[in-house]
Amino acid sequence: MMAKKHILLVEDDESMGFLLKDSLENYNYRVTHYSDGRSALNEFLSHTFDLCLLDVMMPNMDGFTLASEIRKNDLDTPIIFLTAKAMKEDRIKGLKLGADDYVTKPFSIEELTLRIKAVLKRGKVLQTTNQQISFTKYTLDLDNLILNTENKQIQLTQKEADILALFASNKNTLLKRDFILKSIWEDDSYFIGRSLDVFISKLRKHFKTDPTISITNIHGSGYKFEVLEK
Amino acid sequence: MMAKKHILLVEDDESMGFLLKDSLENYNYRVTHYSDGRSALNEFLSHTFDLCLLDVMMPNMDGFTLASEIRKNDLDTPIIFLTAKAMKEDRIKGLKLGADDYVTKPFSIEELTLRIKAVLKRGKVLQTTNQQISFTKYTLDLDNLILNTENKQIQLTQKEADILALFASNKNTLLKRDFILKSIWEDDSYFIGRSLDVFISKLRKHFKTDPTISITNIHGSGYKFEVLEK
DNA sequence: ACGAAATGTAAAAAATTGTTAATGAAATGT
DNA sequence: ACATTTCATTAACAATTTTTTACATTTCGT
Repeated sequence: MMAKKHILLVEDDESMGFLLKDSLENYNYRVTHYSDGRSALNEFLSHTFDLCLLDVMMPNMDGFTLASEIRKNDLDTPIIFLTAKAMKEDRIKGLKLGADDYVTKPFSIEELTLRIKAVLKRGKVLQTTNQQISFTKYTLDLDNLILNTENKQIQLTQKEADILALFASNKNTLLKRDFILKSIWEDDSYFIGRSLDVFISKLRKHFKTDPTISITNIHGSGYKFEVLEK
Repeated sequence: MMAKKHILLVEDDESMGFLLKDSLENYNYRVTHYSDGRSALNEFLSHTFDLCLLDVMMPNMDGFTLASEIRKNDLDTPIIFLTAKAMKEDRIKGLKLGADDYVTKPFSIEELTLRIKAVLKRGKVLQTTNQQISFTKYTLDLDNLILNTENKQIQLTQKEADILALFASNKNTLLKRDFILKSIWEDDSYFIGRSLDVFISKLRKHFKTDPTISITNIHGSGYKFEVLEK
């Protein structure tokens, strides 16, 4: 079962805050309630939340200020403002601060939970696996097809990344031609074999400035991805 | 038990105003009555109402002017106009200002309460979710399909907004073609794929003056929405 | 050292993508 | 109800990128 979504609720009115916390907990959210912006910000910085629910009108530190402080540290966590009226200017101010939604008082708990649900659902794409393979100073990001190294990043194509991944997880090992072809193309034929050679040539170009990485051919057998661990 | 619905009644004729207030209270509404637009507007701005009932013909500030002032601050609260005759032009003017209904004098209190009931019920339907997605200096308003930025706002179409929303919630991540097509069109075919390319081209135009935003293609894989956070 | 097989790589061919415009369907205005 | 506008889609063609082909070079058994 999935963990409850954790909501940071900041509402200065104690009874309203209590009511909201209670209602949201009935909807199976985990709610942490603060009645002033400063301590809420502290809490936010030291914990992880899935969503922030901020009252706009608060003494001391108002919701907008709090939101902008939050955004200085975190760009992703959705923020929903609770506001007394759908004032045009407030709306615009909120937008600029990166609000994800707006709920105008008075509102029903049903309405609020619907919006919370919508905002949470919109979240990031099921970031597949976030697969990364590292070797010496390089990291290959298999989701984004990027080869990261100290100073730069190189955008690879899907096939380049596939082949490099195969090599990187089999450093200093002879990989037979047939094995590579079947792994990457699931098929081996003369022409696809030639295609592999072209990719080898491309990969070599990417590493040509680095003497610690080389792809050597073992005539008649296959290739070896050689990494000089210093 | 639910709180009584609060109606702001603005009617310059004192006896008519009194009669209406009294009748509506008998129907279990809470009514605040003002006889001139200016003080009614003040009242509106400092309180929350569920509905406004505005006489069109009033000295000083007429109902239409009042309505447009109200709409500058509040986009949701329903407005019903009370008008002397079913004048077509009045009707059109009123509708453009965001009127929700019209009642033509003379009317029975039953007729009026029926319409109030209908409008209030209709208002319950939550057709706006106020959903916003922000990235750097931009905010995408998903209800109004407007891309807001510092100095200007750009009106998008539904599809443009859908695609941009997908990108914005997955910044700096390679989104595979298939994934985008299935997310937005729930179908992938050659022509729909081409349609996507056309939309990419349109989105790029919207950002062409901003060097911190770019949409890059990874040949044969998909697109990446690149945002340079400063 | 010679020739067949294997490999390296540039250039041609094919596929994908970028962009503008034409088309037609749906929404809106009158 | 009819005209107009809007907008997604399709079409057409240009530009770009990948894959295949072609040919040069190397390897290695003889």
